Amino acid sequence: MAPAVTSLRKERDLKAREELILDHARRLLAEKGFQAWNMEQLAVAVEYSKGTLYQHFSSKEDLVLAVASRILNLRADLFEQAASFKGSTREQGRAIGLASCVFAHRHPDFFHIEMMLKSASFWEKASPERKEAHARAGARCWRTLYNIIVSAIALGDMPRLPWSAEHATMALISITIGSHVVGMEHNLRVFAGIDNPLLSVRLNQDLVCDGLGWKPLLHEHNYAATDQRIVSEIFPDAAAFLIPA
Amino acid sequence: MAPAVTSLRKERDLKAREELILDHARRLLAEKGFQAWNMEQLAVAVEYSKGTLYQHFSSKEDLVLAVASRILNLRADLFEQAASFKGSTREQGRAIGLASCVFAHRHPDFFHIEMMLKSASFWEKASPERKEAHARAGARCWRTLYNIIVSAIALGDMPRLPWSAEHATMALISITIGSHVVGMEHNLRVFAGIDNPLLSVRLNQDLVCDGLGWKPLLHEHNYAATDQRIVSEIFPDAAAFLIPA
DNA sequence: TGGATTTTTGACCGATGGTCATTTTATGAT
DNA sequence: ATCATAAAATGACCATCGGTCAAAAATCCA
Repeated sequence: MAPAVTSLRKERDLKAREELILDHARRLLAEKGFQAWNMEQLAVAVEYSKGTLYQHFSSKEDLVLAVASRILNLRADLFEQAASFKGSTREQGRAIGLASCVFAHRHPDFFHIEMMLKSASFWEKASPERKEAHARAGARCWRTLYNIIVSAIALGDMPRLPWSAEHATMALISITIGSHVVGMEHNLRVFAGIDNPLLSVRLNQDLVCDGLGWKPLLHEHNYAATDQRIVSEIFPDAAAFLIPA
Repeated sequence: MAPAVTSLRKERDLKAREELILDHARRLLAEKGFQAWNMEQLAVAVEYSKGTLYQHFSSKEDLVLAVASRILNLRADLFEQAASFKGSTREQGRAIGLASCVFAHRHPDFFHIEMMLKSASFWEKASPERKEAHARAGARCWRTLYNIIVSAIALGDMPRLPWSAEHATMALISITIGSHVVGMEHNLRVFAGIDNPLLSVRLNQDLVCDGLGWKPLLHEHNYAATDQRIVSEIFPDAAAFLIPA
């Protein structure tokens, strides 16, 4: 029987190697997409053999899903930080909106990867553990926003009818994802004269919040000041692109 | 020199064969996604050889893009039909919203294909002509909605500030695409207790229209009656799922 | 130190997108 | 009808890549 201490070290080394693989895989995904690189190249990059890669991941798709989950957890981290903002429920919701922009700015490759995951074959080839991990990461994001909306309804900041808290959450997530997807479209951007897609994301979030009747409405409050506070208290290093000159 | 009459017939035959290929490719895409079928299988299905397929399409990606464009043009057709609805500008916008649901119901495979197109490598491997054709089809959808919103602003149905007609168009397209993408997510649907995703799409569209201040607002008008008219006048065969019992 | 166990490796396999020399078919003049 | 020429269809073939596994290397422990 092996001593516990060495087996612990092994586990740590294994974990570190997995991180190394994920780092390089992410870089390749960002640089080349999914098809334009192969497992052999990744093996060379991390200085292990192809066979070793397959001890960590059951398929190329499984590996990509792991990359996506890691980034999605960073998104959830940002959301949870944002949710700690002290202010009205709508201000907290706004903080999450800003968090989604900070995230998009820090991880511009994420949405491409996430779109890739919508393609059918990924979920067939990925291992159950990774699928579950990804669902957990997604649920973290969802829950953070959902909790704020439940508070908003409880406090009377948002009217009850005719949508449930779940519907309201889904609406805000939908406008955020949709705006990012549309903002990625190069044609549409030049066609619609949209130079800063992240600004559009925020504007669209405002529209939905107003549509939900989430008080105080856009015209009832100085949200530029709120933005200043959010940025300085939670995302100080993101001021440059969140607060336009 | 070949007589003009035979060359015309050839062109017609060629076009017919391309349609045949596209039909089968679409079926395979719907049944198996992108990876789980190959060009040889498609060749057998259409009873031509693989080489002949490559006289029509420069790559598998090019072929899939052509499938997507054909469906996207059907979407534009529906939008243009909807835009002919006689009523207030918001009612016309609503008709387009319903059209997007009719489309999603008739072509449930489209969004999977469209998500696939977001993956980088497609655009590198597709031919310039197909890329342009796809952009044109997308622009048709965009323009139809845009024109209505321009009218709405001109007529005073929608306030001017702080969004341009382009922004408003983008917001509505974003909520529509985003809602469909989120609605596709099986986890989220069970998590949020959303049984009918198309209903959520419409509700979310309403939220954005209200957020834009598009008159008459949801609570100022009986839109259930409008829906009845839209369905009976424009989408009579879609009544079953557009108007819940 | 040496034998047992675990881990790593890369040659190898099957499948697939894409090519192109060869074969087949269509055409039109005689 | 026949034939020469041009056009089109074909499928054998190639290179590539995801994934496997027997052999080699490294590690461990008595």
